[in-house]
Order: sequence, then structure tokens, then C-alpha cells
Amino acid sequence: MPAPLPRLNRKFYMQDPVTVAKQLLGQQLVHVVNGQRIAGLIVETEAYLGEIDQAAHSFKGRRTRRTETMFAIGGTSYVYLNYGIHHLFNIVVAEIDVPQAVLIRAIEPTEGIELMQLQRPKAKQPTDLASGPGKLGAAFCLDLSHNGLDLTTHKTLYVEQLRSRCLPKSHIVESARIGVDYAEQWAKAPLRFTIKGNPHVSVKPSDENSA
DNA sequence: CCCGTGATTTAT
DNA sequence: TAAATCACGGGG
Repeated sequence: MPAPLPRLNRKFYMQDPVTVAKQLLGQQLVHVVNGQRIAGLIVETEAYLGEIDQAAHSFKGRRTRRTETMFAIGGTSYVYLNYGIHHLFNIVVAEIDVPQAVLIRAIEPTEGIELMQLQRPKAKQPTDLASGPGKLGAAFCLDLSHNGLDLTTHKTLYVEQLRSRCLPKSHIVESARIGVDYAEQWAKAPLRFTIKGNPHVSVKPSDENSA
């Protein structure tokens, strides 16, 4: 057996959401299901800035049963049901009672692809398996039971560190977040981050030079 | 373009 | 209590 890769630790997740969102790009999300690894490279993230951010569930410090998880310590998973159908996977960042998070929107599948395909029967090609937050939740077998877990210690759900630094700036594209048109001036803030040119992202940023 | 789907939130 | 909303995806 090869030595296991290190996972992203508490110190990493205690940073601000923009830093974490950028540095998660190129790292590997892992979920072990029935002893089998489902894994993929994170290629798209969004930062949610908490009380000041109109697009965040925790805007104005709103603290309800759903949003309670956002007030947990950095490194805690935040999974919620979206549109009655989709389970969206976020990672809480920063200190306790600072309700900020990063939404993981897309991954490039690396392991357990057949298992992903079983959860995503409509997917016709690898780029359809997890190219969007709802698709990712299904492909990775995530549901509400995965809300509130500590990703720095959990046995079956975590992020492996494949690189110790951020990707080069020239490989990261910043764009407006998806599906937050209601958030007035926050709707256009450049808080979405994608790996430039990667075919597994949900929606290609319009200003991306296809080089 | 439109709609399913159901928990959460907000308005009565 | 009831109505509106919603960090989406699939189909026409």
C-alpha cells in the first residue's frame, strides 16, 4: 500500500473564504463509500462571505436550523437540500461564529468513475458526471447525513492535499457566482473560481480565452 | 424556454 | 397556517 496523501488541515480551513476557494482548486475531494473511493480534482469553487454577503445563507447573521452549520469551525461540511432535489456540498471556513463557506461546484473525476456513473445515469460523458454542484452531490453520494462533519478528521469524507501552493494566477479564472441574481450588488462580485480551460466546470466563464 | 421538487423562510 | 423562495438540472 502506498502511503496515504496528507489531507487539508484545520490551519488551512481557518483562512478567509476567497483564499480557501482559490487554493482548493487542484486539490482532491474524496468520499469512501462501502470501502470504495470516489475522488476527483476540484475545478470550480465559490466563496460566500457571510454576514455582509447578500448571496450567503448567513446574510445579516441569519442563524436558523439550516444555517447553524455555517457558524461552525473551519473545516466543517455544510450540506443542504437545494430546490427540493439537489444536495449541495460546501466547506465552512474561518473561526467559530464567523459564518463563511466555500461551495464546491465541480470536480474532474479521478477514481470511482463507475460508481459515479451509477448515481448519474443521465451523464453521457465524464464531463457530465460532476460539472455542477447538484451533479457533484449525486455523483459523490452526498446527502443531509453528511452535513456538519469535521473534514479534518472524518474517516470517509475529506480533501487530499495534492499541492502545497495555490495554482499559478494565470491558471485561475475569476467570475461572477452562478444562480445568485437576486443578490443585488453581490450578484456580480468576482467570487467564483475555475481552472482555466478545464472541461469539467459547470458553465464556462464568458471572458475565458480558450487559448 | 419551462418545470419538478420540498425544506426554509417570510408573510398573514 | 399559507405563500413565496431557492447557491439546480433536465428536457423541449
